[in-house]
This record gives sequence, C-alpha cells and structure tokens, in this order.
Amino acid sequence: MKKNSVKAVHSLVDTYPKVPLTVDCVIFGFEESKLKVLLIKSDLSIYQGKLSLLGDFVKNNEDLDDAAYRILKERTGMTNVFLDQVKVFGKPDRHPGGRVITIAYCSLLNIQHHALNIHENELDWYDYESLEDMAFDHKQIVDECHSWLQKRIQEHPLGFNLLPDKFSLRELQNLYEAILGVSLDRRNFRKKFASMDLLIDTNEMEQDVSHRPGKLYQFNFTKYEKKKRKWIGIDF
Amino acid sequence: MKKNSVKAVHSLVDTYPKVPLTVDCVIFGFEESKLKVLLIKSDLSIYQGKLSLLGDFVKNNEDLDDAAYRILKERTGMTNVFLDQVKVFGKPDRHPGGRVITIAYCSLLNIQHHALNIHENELDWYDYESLEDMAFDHKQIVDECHSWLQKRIQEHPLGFNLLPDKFSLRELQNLYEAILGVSLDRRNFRKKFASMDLLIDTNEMEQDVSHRPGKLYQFNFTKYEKKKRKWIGIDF
DNA sequence: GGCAATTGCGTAGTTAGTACACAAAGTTAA
DNA sequence: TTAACTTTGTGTACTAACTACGCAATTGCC
Repeated sequence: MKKNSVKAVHSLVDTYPKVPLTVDCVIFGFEESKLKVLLIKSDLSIYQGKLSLLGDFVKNNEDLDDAAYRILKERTGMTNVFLDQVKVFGKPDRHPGGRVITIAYCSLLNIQHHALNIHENELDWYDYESLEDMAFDHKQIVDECHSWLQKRIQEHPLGFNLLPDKFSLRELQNLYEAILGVSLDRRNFRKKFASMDLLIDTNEMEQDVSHRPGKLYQFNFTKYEKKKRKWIGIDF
Repeated sequence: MKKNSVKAVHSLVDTYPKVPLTVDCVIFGFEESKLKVLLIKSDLSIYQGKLSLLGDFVKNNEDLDDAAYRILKERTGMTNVFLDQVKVFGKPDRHPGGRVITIAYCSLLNIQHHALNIHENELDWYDYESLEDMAFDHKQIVDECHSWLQKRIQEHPLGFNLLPDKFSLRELQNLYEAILGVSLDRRNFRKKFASMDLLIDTNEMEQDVSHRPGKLYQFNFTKYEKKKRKWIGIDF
C-alpha cells in the first residue's frame, strides 16, 4: 500500500479528469391558480426559441450553494431566497458543447414579493403545465424538481412561500391542487389546515370576486418554526 | 443577444473552470443488531489510519450512475446492488489535494449475500455508531446518508434489503431501532408489519436461541412491487 | 326577488396509531 | 422436575387523523 504526501496528493488530483460544473436554478411561483417556473430563452442558436433554466458555471473556488445564490441574483436580481439542492445531472451528452455536469437547485417564491429586476433573454414566469421541450435536458430537470416539490409540500407547509401575504383558503387549495395535480375535498382541506393551527385570521375579506367573498388569512411563520420538529420527527 | 453555433459553444465551454469530480459510495449493512458501513482505510498519509468511503474519480465520458457502480465493483467485487444518488458535496477545501466535487451514492445490502471479494486497505464493515472522525468530509457524508436512510426507511420497506432471506420479527425490529435510534413497542411494531401483509410465514423457527424461538419470515418482494404505487401515491 | 356560485360549518364512519395486559413456549439451574 | 427467567404471540381499549358526505349563509347578477 502506497502512502501519499500532500504534495503527491496534489499531483495525483491534477492527473484526474476534470469537468465543467454548472448550477441550474428551478424557481417555482404561483399566479392565477397556476404553477409557474422562472425561465429564460436559451442563448444557444441550436436551442433557438427554447426555454432554459437559469444557470451558470461554478467558479473556481466557489461553494456550490453560493454559486446557486449568485446565479439567481445575477440573472434576476433576487436575494432573500432559499435554495435547496435537488439532484445532479451528468449524462455525458447532455450539453452540446461537451461534457458538463449540472447541479439542480430548487426554490419556491411569492411572485409579488420578488420583482424581476433584470430583463434579459425574455426572463419570465412560464406555466409549468404548458412546458414542452426545453434546451438541454432542462425539461427533465424541471420535472424532477416538480416531483421533489410534490413530496416536500406534503411534508412541510411550504406552499405559503408561493402565496401572497394574505390569501383565501380557496387560493391555498388551488395551489395544492396545482402542484399535486389532484382535486381535493374543500371541507376536509380546510379542516386539515384549521387543525394545524398555523393560520392567522386577518379579519379581512376577498375583494372583487363575483360571489360570496372568503376570509383572508396569513401564515404564522413564527409558530411554524417552533412546530417544525414535529414534521421532522420520527413517527414510526 | 448573441447566438452561438455548436462550434462556438464548444469553445465557450472550454473557457470555463473545470473541477475533478468523484463519486463516493455509502453502503449500509446490518449484522449483530448493528448498522454497519462499508469502508476502507485511507490511502493518504495525512489521513493515516482514518476511515474513508469507497470513492474514485468519474471518467471522462462516464455516466455518473455508471461510475458509482463501477467503483463499487472495483473496490468490493459487488454487483447486483442498487445505488441512489443522495447529495453533492463541494466545499472548495474539502479535499487536501485541491478542489474536488463528490457525489454521494447510497445503498443498503444484505451482508451475507454480498461477500467482499477484494481485500485492500482493510476494506470491511464498520459500526456506524462507532464512527469518529474520518478522512476528508466523509463523516459528514455518511451522516447525511444516514439521515436519508432514516427518512427512506419510513416511506418504503427498504429494511428487508439489509436482512438475511429469513428473519424473525425481532431481527426486523432491531434493524428499525438501530437505524432510527429509537425503541419501538414490540406489539405495535408487529401489528404494523402484519397489516402491510408483505411477510411470508416460512413455517420455520429460529435456531440456537436461548429462549422461546420466533417464527422466520420472508419478505414478499413481488407483492411489494405491485403495492409500490400506494407508497408513492398522493395521500393528502 | 330568484338564481348561481361559493363560503363556512358540521357530523358520522373508517382507518391508523398508541398504550397497555397476559398467556404460551422455550432455556437454565437448583 | 420444577421454579425462575426470557421472549414470543395475540388481543383490547382509547385516541388521532382521514374520508365522505349535507346544508345553511353570503354575495353578485339578472
């Protein structure tokens, strides 16, 4: 068995194959009862007109998470967003310019809260349901992040990050139905959220609806943080 | 907006920073009521005596999953194992030889079924609970994979992959207790697995135990595959 | 004022999880 | 051989969570 000094380790590492590494951000939002994704039109002529995720190469001494936050900020101007690493995609032929590995990061955010400060390459919110073929393997990446989201939203009340501050229970249910792709019983849905005891009644009502207006609620983020361990805990 | 030809894309990709990429395999097993991990002693002198995951660099045109299977086979001789990608670790200083990104893959397997065909660097099964500081950031990686396992095992009956073909309910419970780090009520535990209706009674009994012997069961893998969608399905 | 749409509340039945008790089967050792 | 000990195997009563519904009340619109 051969042992290596630090110097030897350096030259050992130097001999190994290197690959370009990128981060792609899958940012979900919700508007008009539809799940949206933040996308741009691809720069590459071979992907002309196709939609692409917000992505960029990771810098030499940049932490992966930092790279994701940097990219989001550079491309959209957004800060104060939480990103989660979802999965690595590394098929040798996934990028036309040669082998590129990409790490998918995902986030959910309130469209009203995060204005798009930068307007390049038709950066905009696109309907998740209407997405067809995208640049690279980005459709697959978005779909995997969507599955991740479906799972996460059933374990944690993450949906609130996608809604305006004040929302009706109907809006909340629309959100869950849009993400999960199912229809839910209205009464049981309310009961579930009522029993969680994380909604604050604002004593305000919906405006400009052509039917009986619903109450508006706020999510009690403070209380949620305290209860969090309940969701993480073991209940086998 | 500048459009790029394929050729231009190639040269564009070539200008970006590249990093060495590795895969590390976290293989869990179970023996003598203890959760084990398959590890080796580190090659590197600065990590002398410390334990290390099974890892290697990803080859130039190698798919990431393929790399994980190759590494496992090269280092242990094992085939017929399912590996799951868990997370990427990429802190700039995580490797003493320079920046190296690693992708952690995880698996669970039956120690009896998978003999260690290769014996280098003290390759062996080590108690998970007794692990202390390891080479690189490998302790952190193992811990993250352990958390992943705790979650997965509560959503899918994966535990059976760690047990011998025929096992008693006590062994099954020991496994869950070892992985989850909690003690469970014996009667409720049995009831839970009985209600899942995935155990086959072999009509055999435990041998060589110094108390009343328990029945031996087999896991009904075929039936599980059919029921799988139930676990994956939406139950909101 | 009547119709349509939607909110808000409630109840009954089922399923899943928790907290227990106790007899039966085997080993060990006086 | 039998009493003490350990562990298995089964059961019951209670509680919490989920499901499938019914129906009156509020608003907009014609």
